Amino acid sequence: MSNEFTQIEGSSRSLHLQVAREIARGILSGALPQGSIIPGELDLCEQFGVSRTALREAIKLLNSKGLLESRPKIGTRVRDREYWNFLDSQLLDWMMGLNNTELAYQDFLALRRAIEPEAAALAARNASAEQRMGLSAVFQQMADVASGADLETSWTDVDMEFHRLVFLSTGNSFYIPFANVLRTMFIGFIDHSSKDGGTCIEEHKAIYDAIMAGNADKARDANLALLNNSNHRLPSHNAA
Amino acid sequence: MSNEFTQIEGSSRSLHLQVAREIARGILSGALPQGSIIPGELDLCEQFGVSRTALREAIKLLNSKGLLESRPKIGTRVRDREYWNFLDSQLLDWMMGLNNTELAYQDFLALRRAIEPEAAALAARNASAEQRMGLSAVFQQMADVASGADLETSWTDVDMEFHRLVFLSTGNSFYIPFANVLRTMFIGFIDHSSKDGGTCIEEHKAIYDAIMAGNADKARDANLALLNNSNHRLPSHNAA
DNA sequence: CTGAGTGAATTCGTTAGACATAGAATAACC
DNA sequence: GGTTATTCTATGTCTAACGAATTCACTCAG
Repeated sequence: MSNEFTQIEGSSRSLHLQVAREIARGILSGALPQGSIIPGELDLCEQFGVSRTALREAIKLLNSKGLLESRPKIGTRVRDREYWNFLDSQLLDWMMGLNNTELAYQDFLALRRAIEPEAAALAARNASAEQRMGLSAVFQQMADVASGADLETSWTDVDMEFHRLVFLSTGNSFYIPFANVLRTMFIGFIDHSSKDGGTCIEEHKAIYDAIMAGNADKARDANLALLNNSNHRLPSHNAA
Repeated sequence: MSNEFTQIEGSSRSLHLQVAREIARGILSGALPQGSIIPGELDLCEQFGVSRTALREAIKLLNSKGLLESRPKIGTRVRDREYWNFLDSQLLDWMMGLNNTELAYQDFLALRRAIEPEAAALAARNASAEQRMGLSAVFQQMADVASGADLETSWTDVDMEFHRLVFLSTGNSFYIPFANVLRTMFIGFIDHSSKDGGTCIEEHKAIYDAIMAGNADKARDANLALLNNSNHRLPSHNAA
């Protein structure tokens, strides 16, 4: 634990966020092992070249994600992985680009298979009039993008927005965070999501129609069909 | 927005956590409307009787949960509900005891119906030998509690631990946070979970056997059956 | 009168240093 | 040798000041 960290440079945003990101990636990558004690605040201040306040804010942030745990006299310990909140979009953002990227995408797809079909079913039942209007508008845009009528918008953006609206239309608070998680994952795995030009417009139409018709079972099946579509299977671009 | 907050007293824990909890409950209850600007840091310091450091740490914490957003010159704004991270156990803890308790339990059950069956299926496939041993030990304890052989342990505790191990045994990082969410919800809704003495030991045995046998489909069905069991339907103790 | 540009005021962001507190390791004591 | 007291260390909290960023208002040109 000598010189794990690099000096912060004027990259972007607030200071404590840069420090937090740096430490977080150290933890998520395994460079800082679970259960280990990271250097004291004063040491870290020197390593990062920031004030104690900024460093403490960074540590507090990682604390709130379940990555760290501080106690007087003991120091700050890296918590066990089972406490890390992988359903926090900021944490997911920090994970991007680490070694386990391909594996994380697989796991993410497995989560979508569990969540999205039920979300679509709930949306079919509970979406408000306003939310249905929003879904309608986004689907129209999806169709335009797919048909080539809209060349300025990327498929990933509308795809993301569509599923985001589905999550928000469930009427269930616990589905809300998935909207943000999905956004972060789409942005992070942007090369996976719709390469090869596959836009899955038919599959999305099936989901859309079922939700609009209030047919929960059909919406669930259609969303599951989408996720089992070949476009979402791993492109195995490692072999390239 | 005159005197929304009460003075902090020597209740417990660190200072900024007490302040954070107070503000969070103001937001979650709707007393602080979405999009509204909360008083400036100095005002809040005076209201809570804490230093700016402690107050800022509280605000940073709420920021990390998606509840607040601070910008220079503007102030600190309550973010829209769609950004609140309802899958954070600390946030769930803050929600406990607010008006919407009964509704939240319903939503939570709906989430479990989507997640747990898939988690059980994944656990059946991926649980490590060590994890299977842990599951075995916990299930034995469940049986003891159900049969009356173990009178010291509460059913809620072993029930919680069982499902926690299932989540951790999926081999999928994204299922990990549900273990902590489940714990918080179980503790918060402790009166709901297993009142009436219903211990669901048979249903859990079916899940356990299926996971141990590596039968994913059976595990999924068994977990779904558990959640549809009458013991988990709302006891409607409002009428009492 | 309209518009852009400039300046000032306000609020959060950051720093510095000091003291308080809690917990563990050690030392003293019985 | 076991128990208690002390000390030491790292986080927790407070105060005070300066810096930075952005909105708002004001000025000035067109």
